[in-house]
Amino acid sequence: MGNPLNLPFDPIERAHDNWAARWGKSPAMAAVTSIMRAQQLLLGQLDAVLKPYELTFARYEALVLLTFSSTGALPLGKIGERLMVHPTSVTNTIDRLERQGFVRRRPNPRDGRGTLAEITDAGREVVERATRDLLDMEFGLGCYSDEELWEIYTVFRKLRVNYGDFRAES
Amino acid sequence: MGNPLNLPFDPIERAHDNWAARWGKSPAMAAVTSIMRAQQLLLGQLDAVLKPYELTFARYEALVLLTFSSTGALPLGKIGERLMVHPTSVTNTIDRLERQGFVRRRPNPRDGRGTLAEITDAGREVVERATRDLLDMEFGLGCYSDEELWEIYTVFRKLRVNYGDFRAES
DNA sequence: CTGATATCAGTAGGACTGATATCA
DNA sequence: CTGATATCAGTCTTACTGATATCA
Repeated sequence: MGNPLNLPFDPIERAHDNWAARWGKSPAMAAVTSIMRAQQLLLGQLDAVLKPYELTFARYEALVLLTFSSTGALPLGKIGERLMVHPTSVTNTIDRLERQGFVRRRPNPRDGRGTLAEITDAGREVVERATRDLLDMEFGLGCYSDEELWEIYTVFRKLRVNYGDFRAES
Repeated sequence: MGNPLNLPFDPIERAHDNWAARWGKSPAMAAVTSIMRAQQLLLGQLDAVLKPYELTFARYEALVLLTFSSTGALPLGKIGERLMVHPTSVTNTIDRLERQGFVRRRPNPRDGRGTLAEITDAGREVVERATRDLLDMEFGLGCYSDEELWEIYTVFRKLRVNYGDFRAES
């Protein structure tokens, strides 16, 4: 459902009105539904922009992460940790990127059990082009000011701490 | 990845620092990544709570919508519109709910082409129980005040208007 | 031995495309 | 005829469980 619905009313507001009549007001219900829908809209938009490069947002994120490494290579486990994805999903993502020629696997010289994913020149090139496109469309968030965007980040930082993603000290 | 990562740093903040050094600051990048992660955490939590009832959040939403109808029945098309999901996904969702005995299909008396999904007594019962559980865990958003929750709703309402979900007049 | 690393097989859910029968 | 309603077949992506080979 990436296409505009163009309803004459806000479906989430309507749902919450019905909800309130039955179980009482629940800002949490309204908020969680909004978050789900926002994510769906954004992911659809991002994937559409990345489609010409045969990338999904998940695969794009993995490539970007590799460009951040000084050697252009990282152990798969570290990739999963940083991107917060399941180990088997990392294997899957890297499989796909490798078939596309954007990444290649190397044994980890510092750990016989491990595997490194190393970005290729083709991978670096596609990241640069895709990134320009994403910046051009402001990651689908063009309707917000910088202040609003930082607010969104800050609000969800709290949630992520609460769910144990990381230990907040700073 | 529903398990706590417990990293000693915020992976999204770290990603943005690296990003900034390369392409410049991008609050949009930080915000969009946060939204994706928040959605993932929340959906994981909601689905976990609903699992004992053999419901997913998507199926739960469909059931709730049906309870809002005075007759307990709605055309599949209308369900898709209200829940903002693709027609084939509605068919799939209702298939599943029907197999579980929470819904039954009836021909639409007012439109020979159409089908109504009607909630059963078992469906109404499971909604009541699941809803109590969801309210108990505040939809996974217990770390926020009511004011913060309305803010989240309001912020994303703007996005949804921008993406054409509905026409904002009020 | 244990614990960590990565892979593999298989399952499940959801989003989508394209085609089709039915009927307004 | 056209346009809408729902279904069906099939693809794609991701998330996950459980098992396994390898090695620190």
